[in-house]
Amino acid sequence: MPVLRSDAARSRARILDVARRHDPGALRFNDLAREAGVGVGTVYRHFPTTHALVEALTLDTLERLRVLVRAALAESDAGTAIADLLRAALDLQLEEGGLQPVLLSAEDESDEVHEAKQEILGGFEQILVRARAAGVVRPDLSTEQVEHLVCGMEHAVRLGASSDREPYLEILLAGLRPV
Amino acid sequence: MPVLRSDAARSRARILDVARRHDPGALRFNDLAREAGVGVGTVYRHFPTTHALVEALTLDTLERLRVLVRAALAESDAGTAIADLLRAALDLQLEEGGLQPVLLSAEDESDEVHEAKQEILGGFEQILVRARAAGVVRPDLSTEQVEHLVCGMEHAVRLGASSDREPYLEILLAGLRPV
DNA sequence: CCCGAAACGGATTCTCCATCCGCTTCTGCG
DNA sequence: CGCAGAAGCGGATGGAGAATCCGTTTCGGG
Repeated sequence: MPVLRSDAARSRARILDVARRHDPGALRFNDLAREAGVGVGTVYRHFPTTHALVEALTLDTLERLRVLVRAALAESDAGTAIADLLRAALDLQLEEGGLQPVLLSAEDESDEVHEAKQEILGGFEQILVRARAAGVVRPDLSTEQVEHLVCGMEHAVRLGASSDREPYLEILLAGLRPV
Repeated sequence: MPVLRSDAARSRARILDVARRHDPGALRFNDLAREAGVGVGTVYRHFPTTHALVEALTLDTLERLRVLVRAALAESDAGTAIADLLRAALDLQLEEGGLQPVLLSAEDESDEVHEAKQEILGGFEQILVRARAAGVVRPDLSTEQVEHLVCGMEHAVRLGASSDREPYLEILLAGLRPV
């Protein structure tokens, strides 16, 4: 990443700025270009694919999640750690619609995103290991399955008019406990 | 519905037949037309919108679900009834990708679909009432919330490589139980 | 100030969606 | 049977959006 030329940095910032005001699931490069006052070519140069743009938009949120994972790792009670983390992950996904695709996608286009995801997923695995050991999460569930469950819960919350995630989170946590 | 002319019935059947071999989430009318050996106009005449086509494709599955709801209503144990029904609903959704959109959509384009949905949703509500009364489902959850949870579970199962829905179903049922 | 590299922009091409209307096929009736 | 007109057909067509390509402009180090 050889430092951006000043005009390039300006364009990039404008595009991201405009993109943030759009539904992350329906980004139209031509519209973004017009609204940002740049050519379409410029948008495509900065973000070769929609996914690259979504990653860039999501990076902040991803960093926030990374911090929350560190906090959870520092928490001594395994039950509290996992409950807090799942709540945070769900909230962030609800707040930033682009987060779920980024977390689920196997191919990361940006190194920063890749690195953040590595730490997040690794940390999550750790916390889950502790939670299993402490008997607050069923030992027969894989890390992936729990990740998928969080995504499923996001989906469920989004289907409702009110987006009160608390009942859904309770159900998830109760369901995860060993029988 | 004033009975179809013979050529119209043939076209309709061909289109549905071809559509069934496609991903319900990515139906391209031009492709269907070519593969079915009819003009695009014909496809649009029979199914003015993608949703209308999905409804038609889904009707069989919807009827199956209706039958399963009746069976659940006849079951005397409320816990068994709801567990069986949720399992069935999840399985049908996984099997027929178009089912979730049809169940969730508020506007039904076909009367048959509307009627089936009425019975299904009404019956489900009944079963849920009994389940709450029997103490197998938390009383603070609305019918809609439970519906959304099933959809969320479908989403979660689909994210995984293996589509073994059993663990997800167990988690859902455990989570639904009162604390 | 100059020059090569970097970035820009938008015309253009390609693909896919959806409509419209002249032509064909069906069917019921005389 | 054969005809009339209703019903259905089909694909050319116009429109919208995606993505590319290349001549022009801008930047910044020497």
